[in-house]
Amino acid sequence: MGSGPRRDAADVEARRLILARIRAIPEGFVRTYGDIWPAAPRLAGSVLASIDEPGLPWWRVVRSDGSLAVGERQRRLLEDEAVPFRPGRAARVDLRLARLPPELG
DNA sequence: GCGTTGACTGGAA
DNA sequence: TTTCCAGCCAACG
Repeated sequence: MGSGPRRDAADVEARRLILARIRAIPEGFVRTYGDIWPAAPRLAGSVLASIDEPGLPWWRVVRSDGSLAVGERQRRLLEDEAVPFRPGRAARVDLRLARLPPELG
């Protein structure tokens, strides 16, 4: 069969799966873009940047180092859920405590 | 079909 | 520790 990644319907499915994984993040926890879509973390970001879906916990998705892609607005939402942050100048989530374990993904 | 852009990542300096 | 650079995949014009 055709070698290489299958596209078309598969891409639509991938986008749907990305949204499903983000919705599955429980309150008080986070996941990284790489955890959600390892093959193309930027795709996860691209989806979030374009999709305007009520009830989608986009703020629970952070970078691999715990830093926030959106900024102040995102930090506020995470703190409201009691997500632990590491001390320091830059606002970074403490992934040791808040990162969702792989087996739950 | 090609080049640019992006809510990324990991390793090097 | 922070900053910088190259690699990476997909979307867009």
